[in-house]
Amino acid sequence: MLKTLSHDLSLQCGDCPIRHRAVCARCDTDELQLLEDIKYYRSYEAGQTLVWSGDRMEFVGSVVTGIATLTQTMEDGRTQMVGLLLPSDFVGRPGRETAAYNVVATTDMVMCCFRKKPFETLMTRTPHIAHRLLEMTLDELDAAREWMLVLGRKTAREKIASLLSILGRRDAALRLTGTGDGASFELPLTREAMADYLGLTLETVSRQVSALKRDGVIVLSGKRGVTVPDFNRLLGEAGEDSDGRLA
Amino acid sequence: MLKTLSHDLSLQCGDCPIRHRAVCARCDTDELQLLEDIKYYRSYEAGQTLVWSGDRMEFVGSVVTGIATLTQTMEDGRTQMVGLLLPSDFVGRPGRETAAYNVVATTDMVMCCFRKKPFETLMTRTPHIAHRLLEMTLDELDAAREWMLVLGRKTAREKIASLLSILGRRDAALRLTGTGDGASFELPLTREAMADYLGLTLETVSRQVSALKRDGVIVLSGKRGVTVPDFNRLLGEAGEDSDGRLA
DNA sequence: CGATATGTTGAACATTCTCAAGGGATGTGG
DNA sequence: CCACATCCCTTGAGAATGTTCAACATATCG
Repeated sequence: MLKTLSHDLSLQCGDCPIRHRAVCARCDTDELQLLEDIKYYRSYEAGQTLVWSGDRMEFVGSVVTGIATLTQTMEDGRTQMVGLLLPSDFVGRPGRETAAYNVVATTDMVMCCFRKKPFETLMTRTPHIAHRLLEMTLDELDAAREWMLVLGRKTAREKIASLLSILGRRDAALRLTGTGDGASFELPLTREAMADYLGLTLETVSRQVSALKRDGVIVLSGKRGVTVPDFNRLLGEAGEDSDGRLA
Repeated sequence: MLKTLSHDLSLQCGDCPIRHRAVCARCDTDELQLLEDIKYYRSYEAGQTLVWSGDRMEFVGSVVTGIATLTQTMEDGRTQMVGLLLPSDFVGRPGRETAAYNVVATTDMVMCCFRKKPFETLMTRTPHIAHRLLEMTLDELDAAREWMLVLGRKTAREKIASLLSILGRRDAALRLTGTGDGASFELPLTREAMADYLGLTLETVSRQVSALKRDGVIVLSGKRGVTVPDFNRLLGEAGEDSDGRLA
């Protein structure tokens, strides 16, 4: 695995695909050099668990490529996804010893890692990093709270539509194609992962996806390909206003 | 209203009840003086809306006394509480113009406010404030994610028990009485507010509270007084381990 | 005292879950 | 190359949990 990524292992920060969005986004050249000195890349295969809840975390870092999930689990096996980690998202919490969630790779991944201690000391000296991390954390908090509305108050159909709009929007943002009208993307999640995200069973997810397809809100190509002919219609189904604000 | 609080209006930071927990917790004497210079107190009555979602926020600040809620609302009136603001909690987001949620006082409140601009510039110069704010935001993110598990995967009875344990624990922390075994506190929320927090209807909340009372998990004194004879039993009902960790 | 806000309880109903069966894909070993 | 296992997904039928609608209780406040 590591061998196939040797070109990534020598990646310069200046060429990094997440340079302008990750925790290093606001760093100037000097600061970037300090990070460059202590960073190292690490790769994971789809399905691999990066961190177990309760484990000691010896590093923090950014997702460079791939997708991971944050999940919480109850004794009897009920699990709830509490976050989706995409390229540029930050993993780990400075100032805390142990992980609070399971972190699992959904696809093959590459992470840009920093040992926790050096990163923490570096953070106290480079306010740009701390500032960017605060900004990112506030964004995550907003996302978590938006998701609380989905979990607490939306119907199964609205939940599915909400998830699809998020994935669609993110995909559009990533390829910088304005959501002209339609959208088309790959579902990076299994029905079970979707269910864990939405607080549903996988059967209900399957049924509601089928229903949205039957009603023409989405078109499926293969098992994972999703096309949204009319994005505003999807937003409507999600219980959101066409302009993307809460409905 | 303001008149009855005149003694608070001249409160010195050194004597502030939230001095060691709020955003100013890590400030030294000099830094505290800078905050002291730009702070002002403001009070609200129970039921009053501090901020409407979408409105311009001209200040940020800390809850000194009282309780407020953060809520999101959908077009058709469905609402979800996404946060409970207690003394020392921070309101507002530096670097953002408009509020993302409704903030409503549940009880009479006193806030320690800072106009946003001066606070933001002060923050760039005093890393202790930024650092503490990051820490608090990370804690809130953890709390939000813990709540996602409650909303997504717990039964109505477990939800009620979860809310009661949180309120009980917080009450214990506030009065520094270790949760020896039992606990007794006032419910600061109506049935409807509890329902909005838990993603339930108020009828279901009422029924499940009655059921917990019938089963001896809690004892009610009046409408709002709650006594928990065996806190571990309550945690069990919440689907959590006796030691407070996820079950 | 009536008006309003808050809380309780009941009965019918709806949505989602549970349990169960079966249908492609894909991959592996014979 | 085929048989078989595994993984993921779909669909159905019945059960369960929570909601809705409605009536009524209790408390506060003018």
